[in-house]
Amino acid sequence: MPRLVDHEVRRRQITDAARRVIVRGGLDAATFQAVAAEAGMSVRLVQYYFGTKKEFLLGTLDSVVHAMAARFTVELEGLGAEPEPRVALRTIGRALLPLDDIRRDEAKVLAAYQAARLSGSQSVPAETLDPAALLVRTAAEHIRRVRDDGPDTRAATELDAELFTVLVAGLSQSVLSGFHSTERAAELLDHTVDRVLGSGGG
Amino acid sequence: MPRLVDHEVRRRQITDAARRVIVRGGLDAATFQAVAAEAGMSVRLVQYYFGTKKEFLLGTLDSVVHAMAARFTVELEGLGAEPEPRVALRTIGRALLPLDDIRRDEAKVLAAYQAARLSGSQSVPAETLDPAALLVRTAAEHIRRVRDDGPDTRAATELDAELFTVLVAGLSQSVLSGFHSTERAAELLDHTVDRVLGSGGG
DNA sequence: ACTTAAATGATATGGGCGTACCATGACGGG
DNA sequence: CCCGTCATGGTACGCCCATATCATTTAAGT
Repeated sequence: MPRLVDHEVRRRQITDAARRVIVRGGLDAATFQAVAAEAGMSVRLVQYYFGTKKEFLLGTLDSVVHAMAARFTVELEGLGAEPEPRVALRTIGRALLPLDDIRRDEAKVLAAYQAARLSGSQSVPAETLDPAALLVRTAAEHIRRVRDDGPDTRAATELDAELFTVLVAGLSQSVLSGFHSTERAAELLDHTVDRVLGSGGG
Repeated sequence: MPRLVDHEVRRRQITDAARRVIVRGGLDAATFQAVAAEAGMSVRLVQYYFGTKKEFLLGTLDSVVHAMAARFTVELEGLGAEPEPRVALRTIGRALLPLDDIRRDEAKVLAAYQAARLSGSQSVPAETLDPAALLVRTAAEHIRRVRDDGPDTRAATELDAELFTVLVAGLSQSVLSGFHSTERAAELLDHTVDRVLGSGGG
């Protein structure tokens, strides 16, 4: 057998380069040539490891989604078994907001794919929405712990969890677009958490 | 002078076609050829009326922004001089949410441009954010009318106005992406209005 | 050391794009 | 009536892209 290379490592090198290219110039800029140049390899190699362009874009999307999911999970487990709901909601909100360069870049890439998905291109799967659904479930779980768990409040809890999720997503977009600063976004997140859980207990 | 044509009419025909194309296939699909075919004219004509591609895309963006601003203004003036704040917030929120096909298409086009703006393309101006800023001011104005107008509540009012705006924008994205139905979005909007103004008075 | 398949490079091909250029039809003013 | 100019069509050029094909290097197993 000839020179053996860890395919996962190569693929990672390529998707990392692709993410940088997408952050700089959007999905359109993510051409084979640009990514190959960014990764310091030949165009042929990118094709060799990903085949068609669609699979390549899918692989890059996967790398971002998994990175965000991993951070989300880490933050969540760092909270321990029975975290204060107020702290929990703030923490998981902040985990998904683009408050530093790393998260900002990931959010940018994700936004690029979501925009592509809006525009009819079936090549981007609905997988992009999974983080949102997970966020709704997690938020609902923590909100529930601070309320009467009666059956009539269940609808209200679900509604608040969805509102929380929509707001986090909206804040993310707002920060990315430059409408809100990261500091202001954090303030708004905290305020929302207080609103949802009630300013007093929690 | 030869056959005279109303340039505004022609430009409108073209931007309308462009909007349809963008709704179907995103900004990338808005090529001269595709738009010309959609409008039933030759490629040359599109260039003739818009010159370069950048100006053409800018013109199409303008048409959408103006349409949304016009609807927003109409709804706002339809409320009369001193509308109930609760009604006012719901109305202006609904005016901007993609609750029917027309608003959905406009929101889709706007989202496409916002995504392009995120991706470094300087050709798309920050003008896209103007509706958000206007929404913040208008929302703050109505929220203020329902609260003590003391100087210490001003910061809270501004904060709630921004939250309201972020939520409307987030809901718009959520509906476009298929995460929320239009009905659910309307529910969430109403719930948010109640939250901001207090469920009781207003 | 020789084989063999994996890993990489170089280059060709066909298509779509924006843009520039040339040609021509239409029509109102002289 | 006819001329100059607006309006429009057709087309060619150059670029970049995704993809395919051919060629070459590399090193593990025998």
